[in-house]
Order: sequence, then structure tokens, then C-alpha cells
Amino acid sequence: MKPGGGGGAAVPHFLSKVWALVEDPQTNEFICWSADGQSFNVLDEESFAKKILPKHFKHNNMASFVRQLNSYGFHKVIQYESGSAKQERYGSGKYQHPCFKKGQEELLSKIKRKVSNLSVCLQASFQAHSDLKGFMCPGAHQFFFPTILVSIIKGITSP
Amino acid sequence: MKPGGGGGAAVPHFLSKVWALVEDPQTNEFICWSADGQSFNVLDEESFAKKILPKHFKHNNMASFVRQLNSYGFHKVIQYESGSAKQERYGSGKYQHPCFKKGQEELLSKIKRKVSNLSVCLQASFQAHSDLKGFMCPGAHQFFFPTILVSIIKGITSP
Amino acid sequence: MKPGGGGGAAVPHFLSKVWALVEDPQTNEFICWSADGQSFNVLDEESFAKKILPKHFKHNNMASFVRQLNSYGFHKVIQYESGSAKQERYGSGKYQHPCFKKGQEELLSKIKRKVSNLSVCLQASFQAHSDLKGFMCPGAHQFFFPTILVSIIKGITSP
DNA sequence: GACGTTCTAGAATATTCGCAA
DNA sequence: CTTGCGAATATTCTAGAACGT
Repeated sequence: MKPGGGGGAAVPHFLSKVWALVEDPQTNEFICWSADGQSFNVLDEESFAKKILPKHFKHNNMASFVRQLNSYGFHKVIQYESGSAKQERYGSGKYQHPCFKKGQEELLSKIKRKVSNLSVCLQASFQAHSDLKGFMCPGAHQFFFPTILVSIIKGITSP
Repeated sequence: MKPGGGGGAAVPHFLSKVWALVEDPQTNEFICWSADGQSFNVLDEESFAKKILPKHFKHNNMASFVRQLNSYGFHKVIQYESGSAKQERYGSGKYQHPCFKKGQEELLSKIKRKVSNLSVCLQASFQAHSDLKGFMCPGAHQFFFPTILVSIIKGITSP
Repeated sequence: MKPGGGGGAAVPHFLSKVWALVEDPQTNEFICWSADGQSFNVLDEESFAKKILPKHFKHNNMASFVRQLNSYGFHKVIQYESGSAKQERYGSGKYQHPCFKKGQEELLSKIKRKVSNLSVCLQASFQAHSDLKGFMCPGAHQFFFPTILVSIIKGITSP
């Protein structure tokens, strides 16, 4: 269960919604897959922000949408304009993530949200020590080992 | 015999009452099975709280009802609105438990109330170490960092 | 400047809005100062949640409003009903904070948002152990020492 | 002592603002 | 100048804790 904005699945709400929007033919005027299916396009950011976003999120700001994309590791694809011939539509944008590809919805679960320092550091620091498994507290539903921590605290406080 | 509320069955009163409410056709306007029978819906939480709850419990607060649901391991199901077609009713909610399914009342006895992991386990373990005082977090009534340690441990043990 | 919610003042948006709501005569039917000006009352929580909240916040849930109040250190005031004479309005609530008092708007800036115990307790507890400095997690801006705990745990688990 | 009710806090995601690479 | 990110607040779902029956 993913709280916060309300997750009910392994995939956060945000990702599910973006996927649905890109897939939905009714919104293809605003957001759709790119030609090669490796990224998605927002065709008119202003219209998309004002018309589509508030139906699915609690805001109507393109900047907030982009911030979320970045949080999940999406990157804007810089479209090189060959010469001046190309008339790019004003306000369009292309965004990409290696696990966000047309026809491969199962990859969504691999997209991880980047969080800021606290949890990241803790987890990052401890993940390198996966040899610490196997400490169940009797009665607990999860992995747990208070006794050991008592020893730790004692070690710290009365060295 | 299950104490607490003075039940006479193996299933706690709370679960029996929720089951009865979901089944009862007369209250289907407020609470009913979902279409697939895998969860139940509260259609209008405020009406449900004010009209139905006090008839069966000692309160009329949706929050207390939800707290009980969570205590028994129910989870809220996030309903994703695909597109704008779906007209979700205001203030509705869907709740689910793997042993709460339409037509399978016998599963109810498998639903267990969760006890507080923290106090139970930590206190048991720490009582043998009464020399650890002085690690009180100001404002805390107990040793100071149970939750955080749990977080750390969870990070270690369930990567 | 307080980011998040987009404040432009020293007082977070939430506090400013609550203050304005309590002061505003037009919303006194739903939220107003208590008689002594030491707290504020929400007279009908469900009406307040559905009618007032969405006009000022991005939600219409009383629970979210209460979560914010608690985050800022407000407490619910338990109203003792003297005998059976007092007819308390159904679904009302009184909330109080030592720096939220009628006529003293300047106190608002003293109300601080509580952050997750995680950092608070860690810092509070470990500041008394300044000999543990030097254990900064790279990228972290605060006191922190996962590495030491890992070392300790490893030392205990694999002696 | 397990269960029920209430108030508060934890934890993850969401939204906003501003800055810097 | 633009993209991406840090950090603070906001919203949601779940759990902790205290008290009562």
C-alpha cells in the first residue's frame, strides 16, 4: 500500500495516471506516445495543464507535473531542430524514462521515486548490509530485533 | 468466547457487524459489496457515519470506523478514475481484506486484530534492561526511539 | 519565504487560512472563536469539511484538516458535558494552540510545524552524544549516523 | 486482557517555490 | 536560459498510544 495521494498498488498513483493519459485516445490531442513509443509528448503544455491536469491531479500547473516526472526519473528529451525549417509547435515537450515504453506497462513497477536525503541515506547505507537478516521478535509480524538494539544502546551509552 | 464487547462467537463483534451491514439489503444505500465481491463500498461516508454507525457502534465517527478497519488489516482501495467518464460519488470509499469476500463468511474467523508491534515487542525486550534510562526523548512517555528503530530495521531486513 | 503550498510570508499558508476562516464572519456558522478566544470551534465538522474546506484547500476531508492541525501542534479540547443539561451540537470540535488566540495574530509566527520524529528524535537524542560527530551521511544536511549503527550491528551479529 | 473509541503521529506521495548545474 | 533538483509544506492512508469497558 502506498499512502500519500493514495496508492493502492505497487505502482504509484502518479505513474498510473500518466500511463493512462498517454494511452487514452481521448486525450491524445494533448498527450500521446511518440512515434517510436520510447517517450511521450505533451503537445500543448498550456492546454494540457489547464484542461487535463486538474481532472486527474490537485493542481493545474505544468511545473508541478514536470517536477513529478523528474522525481520519478523522467527526463525531457531535447529535440534538435534542424535548421529553421522545422516548425515546432510552441509549448510542446517530449519526456522519457527507460521503463516507460509503449506496450510495456509491466515495466512501470520498476520506476522508483527519488526521495530526499533522510530515508535515502538510511536505506542506501543499510542496503549494503543485507547480511543482517534473520532477526524475528516473537509475536511480531515483521522482522525485528529489539534485544540487539538494547545491546547497541548499551554499547553507546556506557562504553 | 471472545471477550471485549462480550461476543459469543469466535469472530469479534466488529467484524460480524461489518459483515452484517454489507450483507443487509436495507443498508445497501450506504454500504454494500463491490461489483466483484472482493471488497465493500461505503457510498457516502458522512451519511453512513451519522445514520448507520450509531445504530451499531458507540460512536458516529467515520475515523473510528476506519481505525477499526485498519486494525483488522483492511486496506482502502484507491479507485483510479479512467478518464473523465467515471462519475465517482462524492465521499465514497472502498475497503478490502483478503478474508472479507462475498459469500465466504467462514473466512471471517481468519481475520486477526493487529496488536501494536512496538509496545509489545520492545517493552518485553527492554524490561530486562532497566538500566537504559536516560534515553528519553523529551515528550515521550517511553524509551525514545521505537519507531525510528523499526524504520531502520525495516530498511535493513526488508530491502 | 515558505515553499510548499506556495507561501509568501513567514506564516505557512495553512495557519493563515485557518486564522482567516476563524475570523471571517461569513464562515462563523462553521468555524469561529470560542467564547474565551483561547481556541476555535468547528461547529459541524461534516458541513465544514464539504462546504468550506475545498474553497481553501485541495481537499474536502476533515481528517486531512485535523492532520494539519496536529502537525502544527494544535490539540483537540475535550469538552466536558456538565450533566445532561448541555446540548452539545453533534459533530462539533474545539481545537487549541497556545499561540492561536483571538486578537493576537502576531503569535502565529511562533507556531512551528512538527516534522517527523525521525529527525527530531535522532537529533535530540544524539546531540547529547557529541562525541559521535563525524558520522554524516554524504548528502545529508543533518545529524546522522547510519554507518555506526551498521558497524555496531555487524559487530554484534557476527562476533 | 482483548476489544472499542479517540486523539495524535508516522510514512509515503503530492504540490509548490526557488535555486543551481 | 533551461532543466532538474533541494526543501518545505500539503494530502492521504495507516499505525501508535492512552483510556475505558
